[in-house]
Amino acid sequence: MNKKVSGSKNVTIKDVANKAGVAVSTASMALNNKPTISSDTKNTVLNVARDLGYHPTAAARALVDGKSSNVGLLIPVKVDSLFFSTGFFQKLIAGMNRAANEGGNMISLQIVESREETERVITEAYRTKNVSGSIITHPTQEMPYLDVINEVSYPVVFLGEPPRNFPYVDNDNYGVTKLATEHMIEHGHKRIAFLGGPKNLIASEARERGYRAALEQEGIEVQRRLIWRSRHDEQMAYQEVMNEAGKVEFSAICISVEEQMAGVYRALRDLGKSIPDDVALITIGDCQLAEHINPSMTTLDLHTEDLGYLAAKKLIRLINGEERQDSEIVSADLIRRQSCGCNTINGGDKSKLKVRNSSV
Amino acid sequence: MNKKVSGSKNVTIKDVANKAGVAVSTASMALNNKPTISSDTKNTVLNVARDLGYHPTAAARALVDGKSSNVGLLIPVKVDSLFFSTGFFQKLIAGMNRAANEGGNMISLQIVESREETERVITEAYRTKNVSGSIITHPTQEMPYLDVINEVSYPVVFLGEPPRNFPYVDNDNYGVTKLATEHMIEHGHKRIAFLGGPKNLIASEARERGYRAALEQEGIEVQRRLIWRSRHDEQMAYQEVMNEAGKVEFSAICISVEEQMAGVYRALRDLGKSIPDDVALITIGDCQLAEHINPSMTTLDLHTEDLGYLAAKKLIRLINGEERQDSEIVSADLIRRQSCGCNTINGGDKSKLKVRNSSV
DNA sequence: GTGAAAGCGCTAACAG
DNA sequence: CTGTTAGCGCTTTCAC
Repeated sequence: MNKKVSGSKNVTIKDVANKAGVAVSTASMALNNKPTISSDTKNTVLNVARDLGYHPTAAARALVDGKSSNVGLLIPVKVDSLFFSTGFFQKLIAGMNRAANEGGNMISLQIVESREETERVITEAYRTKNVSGSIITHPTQEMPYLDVINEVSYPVVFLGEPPRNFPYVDNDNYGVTKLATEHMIEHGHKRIAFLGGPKNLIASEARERGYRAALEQEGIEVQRRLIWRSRHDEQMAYQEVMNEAGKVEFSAICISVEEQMAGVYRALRDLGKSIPDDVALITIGDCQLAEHINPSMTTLDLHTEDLGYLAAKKLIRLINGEERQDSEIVSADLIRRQSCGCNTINGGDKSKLKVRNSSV
Repeated sequence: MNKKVSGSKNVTIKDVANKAGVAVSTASMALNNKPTISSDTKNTVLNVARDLGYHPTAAARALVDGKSSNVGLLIPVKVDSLFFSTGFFQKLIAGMNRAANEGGNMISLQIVESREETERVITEAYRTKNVSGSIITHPTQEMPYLDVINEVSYPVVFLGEPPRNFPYVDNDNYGVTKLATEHMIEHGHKRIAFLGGPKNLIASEARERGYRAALEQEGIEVQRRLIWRSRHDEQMAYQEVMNEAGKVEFSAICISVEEQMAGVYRALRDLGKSIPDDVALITIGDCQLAEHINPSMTTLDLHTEDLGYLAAKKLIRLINGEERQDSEIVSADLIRRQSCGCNTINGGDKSKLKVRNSSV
């Protein structure tokens, strides 16, 4: 077979039909694997198509069935707290990309800086049909464009729980923090600090509730002084710990997001505290640094790649009308390393670490 | 059965033409600002379109003029050295997005994990015309798919200099390192270490040459022992410095990429060296951490957002046949902070020192 | 100047 | 089962 790529001329379905000696519609149906075509002709057509290097033109197909194969990833950059993430978006996109590939879709970036722009982008996506639906990150309490989405029934899947009844994919923010805090308690700690995120983030609030619940469940009093908050970055986490650590006694910290991890290490080092002997640590969210830092960090792996995968998968099904608008929670795994006191050797306990390829 | 949206039927150009009392072709020409239409009818049409919330369907337009409005960002994830970047992709995408918005384009993600996949993605982009061209990151020496690109004249712009004669946008890797090293020399340092990147990266090699050139220019002997190399991440940079620092004397380090910065700080701290008194530092590439870390880091701002902007702008012009295939170098600015010894107060001196002008 | 009509490549009716 | 045909929404000749 000659896999010669014919330089300039575009191979259309007509060419395939001609070469295969069938009608265009037959070719079309064969290529789309319709049951009404005999497997003989189906094979013939498929072979000819492969030989000719035929690929259906996206525009023509989109024009016919009224929707494109592009799915949007809508990111409000103003919510920069997560955008400086060590690997969140990489993993997320890796997962989305995998789902998109499976469905023959492609991810289009919809980066917006304001509510007006968000509304414009969604409206245009709906009108131009260049993007058939979107995964929207970082839902906040005020999202006036939700009305627009509803009005035109634009398919969306949120990453994180949105204020209204839209489909979303998320971790169990309450549950993961509860589990993390419980793990500290299992290690015998009573005075456990919680380093949370900004108050206006919905996930931050849920994670704090999980922390409280774990303490209350064990009859440990929740102390205001032990609840700290910082922006999701190294520097702010460092400052918060430096500010608060002197005001109260504690033997463990539950760190609410991985971006804060490095700052906590730096602060404890500057304060002359050793990990995990003086202060034990656990962090919500796993990353490369957690594995390589010394001592290695015990984390809850939130399976962010799965999050992206499921979100995209759900969106594509939604677009294809294959699914009703429900939501999904991604599980988390505890990865025991050194910072909590579980292991003394470096590298940690990989027993619960699922093998995951290509974390982008 | 698909559920039909009751109120918001799709607004087509026909609706606009009808409402405006003109023919479809007139409406089309008016909307596309053709000179053959009287400004009176042009205004009428434009107003009606706005009132109706008309947006041209992407697929129909793409079908007619044989290309879509999507531009690809092709990222080979196997080259993960830069993908763990603290902010490179964020800035890059921000710039690309700005350019795309200006041209009415949208960025599509083309994430590939192997050469075969790269070839497949490019071929499909060309065949399906869902993506009209691509910005390709991380060119390496072996890129067999370049043949495919050439064969079908698929428009591409590389980020970084590719092996063959393709258009690209890049920083002056040689120049920036030379400037950085010169700055250390100006501070009186003679024994300057260079922490480079993996040997197989084209940019790494150029940056090392810049370092050598600066030393040679001042008659300072280049010492093998002072040339270090590590992967572009915190951990590997840390280890490399820990391994090499004891074997040789040095009073300054020129750090080749921002991802290595935190590792160098950590290593120097563990080695009991103070910055900048024992060891002065300068880093190629600016980032948030450089500003916030203590002492703050003197850097060369590579204007990564401009890089993305120019790359996308160039690609779009290429797609539209408005530009020949030339390349472009983005200038860099020296940002003087504390780590080099320029400033004692925090915050740094923003006075800018250009390396090289971009030709745009 | 403006309006009718011919496709762009594909899918899905409807005949054969 | 297969072939013919009518559009999807838009741009762009061509006549008027």
